[in-house]
Amino acid sequence: MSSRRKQPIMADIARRAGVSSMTVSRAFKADSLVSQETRESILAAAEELGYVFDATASSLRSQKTDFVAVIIPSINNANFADTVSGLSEVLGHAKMQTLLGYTNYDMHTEERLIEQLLRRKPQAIVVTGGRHTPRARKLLENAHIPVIETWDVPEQPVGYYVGFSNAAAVHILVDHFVALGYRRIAFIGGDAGGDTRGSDRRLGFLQAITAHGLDASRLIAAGPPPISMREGAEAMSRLLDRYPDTEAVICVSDLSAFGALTECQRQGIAVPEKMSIGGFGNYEISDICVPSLTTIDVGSRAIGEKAGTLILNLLNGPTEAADVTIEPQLIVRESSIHAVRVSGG
Amino acid sequence: MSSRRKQPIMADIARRAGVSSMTVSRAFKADSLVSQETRESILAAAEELGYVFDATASSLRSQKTDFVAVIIPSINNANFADTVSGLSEVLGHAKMQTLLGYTNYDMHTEERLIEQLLRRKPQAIVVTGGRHTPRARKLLENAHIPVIETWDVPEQPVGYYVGFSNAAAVHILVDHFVALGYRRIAFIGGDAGGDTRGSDRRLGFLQAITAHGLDASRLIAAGPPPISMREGAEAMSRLLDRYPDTEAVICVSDLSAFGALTECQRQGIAVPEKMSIGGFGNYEISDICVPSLTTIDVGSRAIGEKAGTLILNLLNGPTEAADVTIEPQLIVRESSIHAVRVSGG
DNA sequence: CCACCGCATGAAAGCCATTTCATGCCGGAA
DNA sequence: TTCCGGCATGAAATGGCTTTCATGCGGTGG
Repeated sequence: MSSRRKQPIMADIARRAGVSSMTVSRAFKADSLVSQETRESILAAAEELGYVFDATASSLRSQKTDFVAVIIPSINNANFADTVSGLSEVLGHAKMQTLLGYTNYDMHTEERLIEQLLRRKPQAIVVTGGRHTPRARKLLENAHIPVIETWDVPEQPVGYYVGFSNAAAVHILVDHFVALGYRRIAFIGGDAGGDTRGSDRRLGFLQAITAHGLDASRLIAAGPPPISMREGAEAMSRLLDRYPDTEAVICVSDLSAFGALTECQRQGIAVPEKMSIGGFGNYEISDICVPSLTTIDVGSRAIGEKAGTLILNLLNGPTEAADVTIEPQLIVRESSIHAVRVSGG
Repeated sequence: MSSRRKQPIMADIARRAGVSSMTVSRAFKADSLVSQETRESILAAAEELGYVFDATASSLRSQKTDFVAVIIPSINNANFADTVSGLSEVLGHAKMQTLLGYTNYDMHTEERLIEQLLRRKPQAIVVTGGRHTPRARKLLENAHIPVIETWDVPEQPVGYYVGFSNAAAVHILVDHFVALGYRRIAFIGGDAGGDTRGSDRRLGFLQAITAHGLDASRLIAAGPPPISMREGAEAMSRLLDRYPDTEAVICVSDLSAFGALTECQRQGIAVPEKMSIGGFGNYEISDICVPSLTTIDVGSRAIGEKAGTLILNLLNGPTEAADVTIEPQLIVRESSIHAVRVSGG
């Protein structure tokens, strides 16, 4: 009694229902032309035999896999998880299945993943970020399927993009702090090579600080991504050691911002009275924690939804589909509103 | 200039390299017998033509998709994301690809997902929880592939399981609070039908409280899952209204526990001096927040890793693979250690 | 009454890689 | 020298479904 005995195939159902396998095939497609009673008897036969449609065979013959490959840095990040969630939901309506891969914030892993996922012949591919290895780029171009870059506005897009400028987003936050009267502003994170979003944010910080004529040297590295809450706390500790007169700090993400906040709490530094904090990503925690965190919302879920919609449009014939540029929103909360006071800088 | 021009196939490479497509096929399998120079010229030809292996065709012919279907309640939950991450990593070593689906904590969605994913002919399937609709159960049984249930110890497993008893885990937490001298202990969450893990935890709470001869009426519903931080805060607010003399509260997860903590902070209720809090899941936040949260660690990532290892064993011939029962670990942190005092109950 | 059309259905070919079986060649044993 | 085993390679068949083309039949219009 071998465990892998014959599973029924369409031909088995056809025999049982007294039709050809072609009619069985049609009976499973909602729209196609099969008489009502024939369809019913076919579906009944399929049910009795415990038939399971073979999407692999279907994909091979029709050259349509209904797969969309999606590559994100990490599944353990609520922002990217939101994007995937939005994307999956939209694609699910069109019966498309998401094929997920994680780069761990490493471009070479991304390259390997792209190659691996393309073998599944997805009908579109979504990647995170606008920079890739040359080989990865070539693979994407040669695939001849829609390519969507997200979470960035690529200098030279491979295909389409749904994203925003990380640098500009941080610029907004810097402007906010400056408007509140702060002068000694620091930045935590974004130093590592692998995470282009992180380094773009850091760059945005530097540009903005410089534009305001302020001291741009208060940078605290937090190591390679992912930057956890703990690393945010450690970075804050170093910041307080090195630049004790800092008035405000912008963190590469809400997670590190929350870590920084907890470090202040442990050291008895009042937030925002003695230290203002800004985060990035509008994670749930930033709205709930005490004090709540000022942050930048980039619509993580909307990015996924819009990418999904774009893909469906692109696959439905020659639509005039277009890139989507998202406007990051400043969300002012308790960690910064208390601010205005005279700066000694 | 149609965009979908012929992508090269093995036959094209074969022609170019002056061999048969059979030899090309062999050249791509690391182990198989092809002369060194033939293989090199084939790989060179493939590179020149930009060939991408077609896993669909391969899967159909060999009846091996190298897919593993994985169904979790939500991707937006760090615990499940950890499980998936661990699973993907282990399976990745064997070149297997994870096919992910989300139930949104709904059994009928789970059933639909199982049906949908089985069409892709995965070689194993991992589901979350040990309860399913009858039809879902039948689908799993008829698939004749390894089935792994996780995050639970099913009463009647479909196949194998890698999990723990949610009720017993909460029992540990109750024992901890009782040992600290608390008598008026409440529970937040776990009321909704869809989330069997949540209701099992609530059940475990009731059993433990009753076993200790304490008041088992302090239950605060938090609505259908997912239970967010905000809902935890709202539930805590209700708890304080309804049972103001409560000494300790156990929350269905760390996220709601953190929300509850913030509500205490906003109301000026000292934690743990006036209110002890226990969570579930050992999310990163519980270790970082101030005060840090006592919780239960169930090894979310290890669950995935062990499920992955189990699958690889099962697929590698008739191994004596076995279920894995995880022992939940109590992690005592600041939100409860401060406790001992005389209870007025 | 015939031509023609649309509908329901079927037969055969095809999607691309792999399984299976066969062949040619070379070296070592007899 | 003959035979055999092992290696490198090839030809044909195959996996399950869908594309493509064809057929039968009843109904409508002239």
